[in-house]
Amino acid sequence: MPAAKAHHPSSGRKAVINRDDLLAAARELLGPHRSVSTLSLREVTRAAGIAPNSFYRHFRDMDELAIALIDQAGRSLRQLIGEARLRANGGGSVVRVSVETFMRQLSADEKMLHILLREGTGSTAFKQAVARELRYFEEELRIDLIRLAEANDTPIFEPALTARAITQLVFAVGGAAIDLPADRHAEVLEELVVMVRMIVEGAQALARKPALAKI
Amino acid sequence: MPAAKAHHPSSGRKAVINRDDLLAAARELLGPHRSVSTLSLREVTRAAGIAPNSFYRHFRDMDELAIALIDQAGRSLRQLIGEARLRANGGGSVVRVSVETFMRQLSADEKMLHILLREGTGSTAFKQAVARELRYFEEELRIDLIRLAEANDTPIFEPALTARAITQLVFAVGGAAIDLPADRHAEVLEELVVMVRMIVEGAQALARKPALAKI
DNA sequence: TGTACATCAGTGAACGCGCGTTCACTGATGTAC
DNA sequence: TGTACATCAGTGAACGCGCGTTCACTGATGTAC
Repeated sequence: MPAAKAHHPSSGRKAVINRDDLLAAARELLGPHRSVSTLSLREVTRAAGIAPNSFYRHFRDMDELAIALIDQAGRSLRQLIGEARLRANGGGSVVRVSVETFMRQLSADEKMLHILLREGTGSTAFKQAVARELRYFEEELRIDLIRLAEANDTPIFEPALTARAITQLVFAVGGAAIDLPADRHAEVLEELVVMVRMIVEGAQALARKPALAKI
Repeated sequence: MPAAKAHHPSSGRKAVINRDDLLAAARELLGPHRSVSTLSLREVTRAAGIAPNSFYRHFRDMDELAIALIDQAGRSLRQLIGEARLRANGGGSVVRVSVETFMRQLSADEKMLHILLREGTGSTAFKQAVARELRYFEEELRIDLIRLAEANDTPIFEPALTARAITQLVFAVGGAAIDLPADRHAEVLEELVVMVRMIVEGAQALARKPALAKI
């Protein structure tokens, strides 16, 4: 999705800056202590090196930029994990590789994960945008779980629900880990892998049980 | 913890408003679309019916008020769930009752849960305050899990990790449900109960297995 | 009981600041001829 | 190739706004005598 603002690309003054440059400038400003919803229009244009009012040549307002940022983050994170999954296809430990890829993004420069993790707050539009991305992850994971169940001939209880539990858990624990120094990420990774194993084991156990255990 | 500002309670003009009144006024302003960190000092004093500068008689700044709010929310939520747990002691289904109590708070007026769910973002101090409250929940849950394991004579794998997984999952899924209309909360409750069961079943399964399953 | 006094919660006015947004503009570029 | 013109990305100046914070103040209250 490059630029989107069609107008006429035919004529006029040549653009020295475009939507992607502004998105990149905004991303630069993010960090463990700055979320998208706290960025101001003037900050972003300052970072991009243009006048504040020039912003309107590219986006209607900051909300539009924020949603573009969330979409971009979700898309690129899903692509990374998709690639990791393919690479793991021979190895077997798909979940581990996915969670590893996820955790690695915590300390990555691109801050894609930060964007998704931080915008649970903010306007309804932001939250919906993040929720949409999470649903994509859930759906891909659900398909993985079904494939896994068939391959191992060990049925799984409610794959959709299981996928949701795993997605929510990974994002929650990952979000908490964002404030930890990078050298503790390996620790959190191991814990997450065990947690995900618990859910998968539990989903298999419930598939076997005729009635649910009383807790 | 009533008031805290000791000074001399002996003399001076009688206070027409106190810390708790300001906290209550701030809580009134919260909702599905307003988090503590987006409240302004002037808004809170307006809601409380005092002049902006009078705020400083009670709190150093808005951060201090926000942290007081988070503490209050965590404390009152833990008390509610603690009471629910006691009531359930005869019935058996401790986890269900706890999750029910949690979900009921989503639609409660006091907005205690909203406060804890929304401040994952915000300053480091806010996040630490929320993380501290979550740790209390984890600890209480861990003790419950150990007691449950002993009562049923079914050992559980790493109770601390299990407690953390459950806490994180319940807060994540609960946080997502905050934007849903109240009549869908029952649905989410059932899903959450199944998810928690998966984790408990999985933790029991892993306790039985000598080596971890390859996922 | 009456009076002088110290305390201090709450106030009104003012400040400087960064913000989002508007306006009329400039001038580099591509197009038509 | 040269010239007139339309396009439109980027600009400088200005606006009104709500914000956090400060200052010197007021006046109700409790205490000392």
